[in-house]
Amino acid sequence: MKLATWNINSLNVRLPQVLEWLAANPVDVLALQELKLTDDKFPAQAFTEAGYQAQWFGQKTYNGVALLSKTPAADVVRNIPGFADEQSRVLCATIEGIRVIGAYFPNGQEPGSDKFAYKMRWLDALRDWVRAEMAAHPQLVLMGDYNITFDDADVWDPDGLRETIHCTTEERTQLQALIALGLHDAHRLFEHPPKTFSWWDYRMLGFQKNRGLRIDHILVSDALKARASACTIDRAPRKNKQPSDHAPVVLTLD
DNA sequence: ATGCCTCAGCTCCTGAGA
Repeated sequence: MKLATWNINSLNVRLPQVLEWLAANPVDVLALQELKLTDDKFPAQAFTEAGYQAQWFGQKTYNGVALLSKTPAADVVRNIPGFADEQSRVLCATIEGIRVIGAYFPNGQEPGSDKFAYKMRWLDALRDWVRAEMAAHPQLVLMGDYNITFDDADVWDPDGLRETIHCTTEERTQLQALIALGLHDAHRLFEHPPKTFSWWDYRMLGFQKNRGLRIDHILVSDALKARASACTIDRAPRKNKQPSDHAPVVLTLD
């Protein structure tokens, strides 16, 4: 079984690439972030024809998430229960016995800003909810665009970007608090070359120079860690003519 | 210090992303 996450930066623009990628990588579950479209514009028919069921939670202009799956999704939850939020960032469902949470974490823009404070509040609420979900569902995966690096190994220029957005101590402490719930960074369960990233800036030839960050993560519970056999980042779509700035991350389970 | 690209929208500039 394979599960994947991909921030596609506009489904309107990237639908053909998503379909092309699914044809070449027929994963069982794909979590999408940054749909940037309203629910009435979601291309459900195209995914059905590709063999995927879809759950979606859209929003005009910004955010928006979806869960594509080959088999039905049950007990669907939108956003974090009990956390009032006008932004569409979380979609959760049980698929093939696995509690799957797809999330687009807030960017935070700049430490000290209102958006950064929102990011911290959102992370607090997410953690409390995920703790409860884990208690009810031993097989759980939390995947998406976290907009946080774990450590310097996830950053192309750790010194130049020290304590900047995605790299602050506050954000990394929040990420470790999720780990402390009993989750594991699937990427780090396996060996990877140094400077393996999931996002590259569109500017300054970021991808060509591998000036990137690893901010797209798949976190798994103990029960899923025991089943994990690979976790890879697929750089191929970043080489497309009109790419997303993010690459898909793929988890393989036995 | 800023823009570099890309996308959406109160669209031919601006805000936001990361």
